Amino acid sequence: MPTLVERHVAAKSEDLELAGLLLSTLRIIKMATAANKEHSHVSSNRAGVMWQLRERPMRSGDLAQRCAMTAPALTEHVDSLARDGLVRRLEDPADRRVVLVELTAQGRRELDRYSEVMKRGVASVLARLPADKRVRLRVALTDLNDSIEAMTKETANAR
Amino acid sequence: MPTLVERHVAAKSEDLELAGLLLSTLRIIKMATAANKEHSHVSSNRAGVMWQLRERPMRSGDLAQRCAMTAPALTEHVDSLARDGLVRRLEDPADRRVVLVELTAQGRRELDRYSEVMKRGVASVLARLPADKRVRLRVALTDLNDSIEAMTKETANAR
DNA sequence: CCTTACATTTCGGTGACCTAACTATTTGGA
DNA sequence: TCCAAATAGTTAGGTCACCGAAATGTAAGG
Repeated sequence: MPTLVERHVAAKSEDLELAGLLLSTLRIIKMATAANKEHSHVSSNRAGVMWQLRERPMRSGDLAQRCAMTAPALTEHVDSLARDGLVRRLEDPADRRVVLVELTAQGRRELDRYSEVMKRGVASVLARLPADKRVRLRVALTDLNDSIEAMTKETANAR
Repeated sequence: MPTLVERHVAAKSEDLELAGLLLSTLRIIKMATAANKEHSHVSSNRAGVMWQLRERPMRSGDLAQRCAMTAPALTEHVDSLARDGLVRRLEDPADRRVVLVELTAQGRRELDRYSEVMKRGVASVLARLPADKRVRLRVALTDLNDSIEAMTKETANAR
């Protein structure tokens, strides 16, 4: 299970050990999505697309952007979701080039199920930690998050 | 960029906020590997395989296990690495069923380059944290790691 | 010896992407 | 007004990283 960076880091400097630990948290995600696989036939990527539609229909292009994928990749996801009746394409009367994508009732049910399972998966790992450690973890991750955030902004400005 | 689980988590309970934080640490990994892409043509998966071989040659089966993939997947990686001269297959004189995989000199050079770039990528984010917070982060992640470890073992035993 | 167990590879998928080229609209001038 | 450029989406063709099942070759124990 250790990924490259994990192993790699174990052998090197002090800071790198930290990086390795960080990497290994990936497993929690893998576990949660694996758990999900058994209960729902919606893959995490497809669920990600559906999730964007939970509030309202959306243009195919916007959807692609929100899901951080190219338009063709999104088209594929929508095709497959539509085949399964989870999503539906609509015309936009205002501009006939655009395609709106909408969650169906069945899609909404499926999305709810997915959410439930995913929530349980993550929680089951976190539940093992005593409350004080859980608090410490939250604080530490918040720090980390802030510094990633700061960095992201900086490099964005640099461009 | 937020993944399904991130968004999803943002909307729910206390524990789930923690899960969301956890998920967002994924970004640091994406950033590091993206940085790497520009400087080295070895993908992170292939580098992961090479990393396992840094100390000594290894059986193909062990290698697959360590890399958390099935034997066929590993075979493919080895094929491709061997095509590029980064890795070499050896016979095991003791048991002719097994195939040992060994890093070539060129493979070692490539791995070192990869390590350098990756190290810089991760360090640049971690460097933003003051030392005390970095320590706290390490401790917290160690806890988390242990609990993932424990859980993994349990579910393995259950089977 | 011969059957069973084991290590690896081959084969035939799938999912999740990508770029480039194509089709159908819209729109902004000349 | 009409047409060229821009825009929205899809199709086509490719890659990478996987997976399970079946095939191949080797080892070991009765």
